[in-house]
Amino acid sequence: MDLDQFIAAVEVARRPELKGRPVVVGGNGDPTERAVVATASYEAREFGVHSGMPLKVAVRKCPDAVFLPSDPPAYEAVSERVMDVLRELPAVVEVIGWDEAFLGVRTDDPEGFAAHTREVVLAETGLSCSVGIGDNRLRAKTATGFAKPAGIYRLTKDNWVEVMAARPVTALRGIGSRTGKKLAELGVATVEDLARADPADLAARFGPAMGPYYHRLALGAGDTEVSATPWEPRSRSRETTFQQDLTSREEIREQVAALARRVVEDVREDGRPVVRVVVKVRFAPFFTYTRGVALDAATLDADPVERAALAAWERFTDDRPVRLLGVRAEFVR
DNA sequence: TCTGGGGTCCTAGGACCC
DNA sequence: TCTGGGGTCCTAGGACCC
Repeated sequence: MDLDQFIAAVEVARRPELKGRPVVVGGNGDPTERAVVATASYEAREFGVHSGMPLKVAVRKCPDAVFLPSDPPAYEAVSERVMDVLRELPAVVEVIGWDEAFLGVRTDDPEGFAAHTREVVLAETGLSCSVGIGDNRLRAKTATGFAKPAGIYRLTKDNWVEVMAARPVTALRGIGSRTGKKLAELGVATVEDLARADPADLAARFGPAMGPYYHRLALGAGDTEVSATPWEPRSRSRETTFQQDLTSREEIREQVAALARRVVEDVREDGRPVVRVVVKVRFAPFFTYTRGVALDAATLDADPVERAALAAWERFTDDRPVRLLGVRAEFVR
């Protein structure tokens, strides 16, 4: 199950006068700022606006769009309601993100179950969703893309080749533009090309795990297990892109310390002790590096985490202007 | 054209040990 | 004076996803 234009839909639901208009959500809602599109409504997508696009570009493509600030707590709350509705269904529900969940179901009528799912989500939350049906997770996930918007699509071993063979490798979840380019250098452009490639050749180019994994993706193979067990986070992080690059070493230090304290607040809610702290720095114009420090002992205290973050920051000797700072706390494995 | 924030997992190289 | 082989752990970077 994948909610249609989720973030834009939440915003339109609480401001019905925006229905039918191009809506772009991202950053503080100010398209002159450094920020990107979180979600564009279908009306805005008509103008070529899409997720991840800088707001400055989006406003050029669609000057008449309504630009709204991102409001994560609101989306979190609506998402929780949707997931609660799904949990009422006779299915194992595995939440993947705000707007996505796997439903593990055994049924002779998957389309009927999918249609029922769409109806109850709409009735209980007012939100439209799409449902992909598959005989494994990869195929179900891929199918949601063909189901959108507001539809249902079935993708199994019976039609995988017919539907996917001629598509570019980047149609596979897990193969992005970088890997797509590298595969193209090997003469592999389509899903069919990848399915015919030698896994050993792929392993030589992409490593012992990723190479064979890409080959299995092309075959449509994948896990079938769906688990309702809550996810155990491996890390918690906070990061900030500054509207103006920071140049004062003292100011940067203060910001690193502040981020570290925010991370500790989050971590204390989880109750998972921290064993390592990583500082991320993006220097102007756009070079990103990380430095990490292992803690002597696992802790939930703010002081050692802050000290570790500052120690990690001190290992950067570069004095280029800083565009972004981030602090990540890692938990026991 | 200008590139957010919050995550996960894999890879390669170096350190270290036997 | 010229330095093997195998294994594990740690770190930083890369790629990807929502």
